[in-house]
Amino acid sequence: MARIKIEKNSSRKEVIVSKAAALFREKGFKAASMRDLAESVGVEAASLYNHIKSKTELLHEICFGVANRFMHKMDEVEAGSTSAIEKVEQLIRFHIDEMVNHYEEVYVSDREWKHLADPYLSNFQTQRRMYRKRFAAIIEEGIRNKEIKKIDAPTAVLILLHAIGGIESWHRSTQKINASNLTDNMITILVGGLELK
Amino acid sequence: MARIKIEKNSSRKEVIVSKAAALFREKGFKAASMRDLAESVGVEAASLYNHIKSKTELLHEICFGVANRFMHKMDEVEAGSTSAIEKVEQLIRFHIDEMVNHYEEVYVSDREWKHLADPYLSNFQTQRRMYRKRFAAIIEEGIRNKEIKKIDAPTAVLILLHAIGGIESWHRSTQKINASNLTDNMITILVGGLELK
DNA sequence: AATATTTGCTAACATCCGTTAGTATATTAT
DNA sequence: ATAATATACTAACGGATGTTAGCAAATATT
Repeated sequence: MARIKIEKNSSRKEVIVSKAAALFREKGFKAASMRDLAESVGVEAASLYNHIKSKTELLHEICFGVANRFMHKMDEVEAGSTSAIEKVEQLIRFHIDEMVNHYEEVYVSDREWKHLADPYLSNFQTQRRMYRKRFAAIIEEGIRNKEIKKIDAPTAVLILLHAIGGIESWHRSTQKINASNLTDNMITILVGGLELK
Repeated sequence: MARIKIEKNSSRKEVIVSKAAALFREKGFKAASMRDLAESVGVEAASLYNHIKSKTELLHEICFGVANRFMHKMDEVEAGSTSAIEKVEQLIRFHIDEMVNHYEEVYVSDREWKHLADPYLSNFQTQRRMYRKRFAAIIEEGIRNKEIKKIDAPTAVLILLHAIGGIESWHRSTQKINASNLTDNMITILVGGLELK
């Protein structure tokens, strides 16, 4: 009887969630089976249910874990007394950092949230919509202050967020430049594209 | 017994593929069942198999249809005698146009190709890799000609392609700006971010 | 009109899925 | 050491899935 090994400061449930994130990223939520997950954890499928309620709960944990981190960062950035363009840069850097260091969770939260069930689904969608609105508001502030080009702010947000999602490909690429170079390149292109000089 | 209605110049198979694209976009390939598809086509599930070989074949059709269009455009752009930055702009415009006018297929090809089965899977991945290499080569040419900022070309390609993928959100948004405005905004940000002035 | 072909239907299959029940074993608390 | 709890196992369930077989109706061809 092989128990799930746990590291310091982490429950068995957290181990399962983490393995689930990797699996959902690789195969997609629907295509990843509980039996797959069990194998990756090193246990029989039924045993997982001593630690979790359902497969969907795993997706909740992943998606809201990520969403909460972004929301807190947004609170922090908004509260700061920096220019709009600096705020944008802070957010982009955070996104890249999250994508680099919590790759699996962020990726899954981005692409698999559709499979959440209500009320989590609507909750998640609302949070996502709010985040984008707040991001767009910062860009609009930048436009008013003549720091940023006159563009459609919601469109700019879409571009930024999805561009960052592209790190997914970088992450799995064989010849990757290092993370700090990657960040600099992205900032150059994205902030450079927004900035009014 | 209600037959599948066909428009001029389209087979019944094409109708099915088109409905499949819409369904795969909405639910994801794995979550969309053949019974779902049958209902959307207006027929029983088994009847679909008079026109197609398998569910996966539908995904082949969608993914390679899209991939071929992009490859042909790349041939055309490469052959033209324009500056590198103009080539980049042509490609971006084509991507946006494809995303706006063939939304479902492009979206599915982008996000669901994982579920292709070999040998189609490796074939598709190779095509995708080649396309990006050719795109990156154009950017590198632009850097040599001092049209484009000194950035990592593969990273720039990732950003561009994923940024365009963001049109997905625009497409379903309720308050969308019109397609031509969208394109202009994207060109401003993306080409503006690359250009060395 | 007769025949051949295409397209649809119902029924059923084998397989996989998430999950539960019941039980055995390992760990922790007393 | 004993009791209590946490964790794992085997077995099985009901339901969904992709697909096939066999047959009926619609359409196309002669």
